[in-house]
Amino acid sequence: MAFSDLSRPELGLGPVPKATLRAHIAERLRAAILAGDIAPGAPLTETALSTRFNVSRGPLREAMRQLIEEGLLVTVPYTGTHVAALSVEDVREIYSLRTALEIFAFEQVWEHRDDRFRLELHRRNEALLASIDAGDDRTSIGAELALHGLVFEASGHKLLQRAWHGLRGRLQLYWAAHHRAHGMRGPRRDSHDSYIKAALGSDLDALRLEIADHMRRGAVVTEKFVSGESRKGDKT
Amino acid sequence: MAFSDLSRPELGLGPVPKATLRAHIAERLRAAILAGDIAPGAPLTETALSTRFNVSRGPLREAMRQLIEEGLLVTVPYTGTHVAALSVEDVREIYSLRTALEIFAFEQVWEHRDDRFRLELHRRNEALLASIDAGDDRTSIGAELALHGLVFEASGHKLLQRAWHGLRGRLQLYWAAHHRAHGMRGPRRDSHDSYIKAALGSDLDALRLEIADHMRRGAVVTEKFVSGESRKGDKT
DNA sequence: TTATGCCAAATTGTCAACAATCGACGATCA
DNA sequence: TGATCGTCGATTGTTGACAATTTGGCATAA
Repeated sequence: MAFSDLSRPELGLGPVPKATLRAHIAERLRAAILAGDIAPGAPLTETALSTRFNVSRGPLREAMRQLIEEGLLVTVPYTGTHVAALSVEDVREIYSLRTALEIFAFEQVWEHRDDRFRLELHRRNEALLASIDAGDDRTSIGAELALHGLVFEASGHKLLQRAWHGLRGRLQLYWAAHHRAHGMRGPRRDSHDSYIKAALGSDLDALRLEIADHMRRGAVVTEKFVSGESRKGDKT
Repeated sequence: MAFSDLSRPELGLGPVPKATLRAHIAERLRAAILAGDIAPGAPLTETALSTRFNVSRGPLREAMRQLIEEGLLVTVPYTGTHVAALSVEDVREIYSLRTALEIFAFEQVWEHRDDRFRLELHRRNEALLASIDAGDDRTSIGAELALHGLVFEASGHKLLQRAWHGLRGRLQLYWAAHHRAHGMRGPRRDSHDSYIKAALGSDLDALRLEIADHMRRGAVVTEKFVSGESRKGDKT
């Protein structure tokens, strides 16, 4: 009958995500932080936020826990919570680990790169170029993350995707702070040409070098300024 | 005066860890799961646990969230929570990502391997050998994790350590389940000889191969049995 | 017999009040 | 004047009660 293949994944008929309050709160709070509506270092009190969102402190706390886990917030027991401020060293770590993970992701995908993968890579690059041309920095940050995220999605490696998500939030936090402090990040239009070429090529070692180089170029701004010095002794 | 050097780190006079209830609960619950006192797939109800630990559901929930984050628990809203059951694919992912991370860790440490590092590596291997001779599987699991954990600690790379912790919990869960199902894991006494030799050698490429091989040997048991098939559609 | 609708028990989600802790300010005393 | 100690306001930690949701079984009707 017509429903014999209801389980086809491409129809998007998987489980509907349950919407709990904490999920919504986490989403909005994350967006607010990454948009820079709340500056790094700014204190976030549970009571203030709970009234602002018009929810009780319970779900709010759980949402904050999640953002803490993602590296966006820092809390010290009985004292307070504030938006994470990345140190220069933190940014270095983000980029170095990111290099390792992205190379690993390509190793996983390498033999399985099909037309769909190639097409999607080009598509996301087009989207990035369009957002750059439009001068919309916020969108172009998302577009660049989407571009680099493709290989992680394509890997089908759930743990790897998880690690990437953990990194992505921190990266976004850094880019957002950097953008606020220096205006346009100003990625050149051709910044990903060699990356894509290597990603679709046949020389895995060349891609390894290209990724390492790509990250190095991205991380140099590190030295100029980051969102602030991280405080010492912060811990969950 | 006598207290002039109170800040000497070797005295262990650093900040006392704040003890919040959720931290204690998380610790004990984690221990109970990894010890196998609660079998994979077994349901964990908040009310039951809260009475068992004699705390309210608030801190208990937060502790459970943390274990969910660590991959030890799985929950579906409004329905229930159970101990995670790893699939064969999950175990494969754990080992493959672990390989990549451990190699990356060694790359970070490589130029900074000093006598202290070498000594500690030998010390932890001795501890592993002792626990194997003693036939104490539980201790030897901890000893093996400690041995492999050294390079992550030595790297000084906080994000990397974080990723390792995320992996370690899942690995421990797998080992514990495997041990319960098959008795002794039975690592041979010499299982880490070549690993340590390569780790202290001068050929980084050789170490890369050795780690990949070491993980392959560790992951073969995967095919025989894991703690159970994971359910589909589980998500936080 | 099969499908449908409904009910009830169990479980998690949410809330508002209370307790514990921290950091800073100011009083107190040498 | 300087340091020390107590106090106070603010913030997070914890609790117990209540609400929302899900699941499975059962009655019912086609």
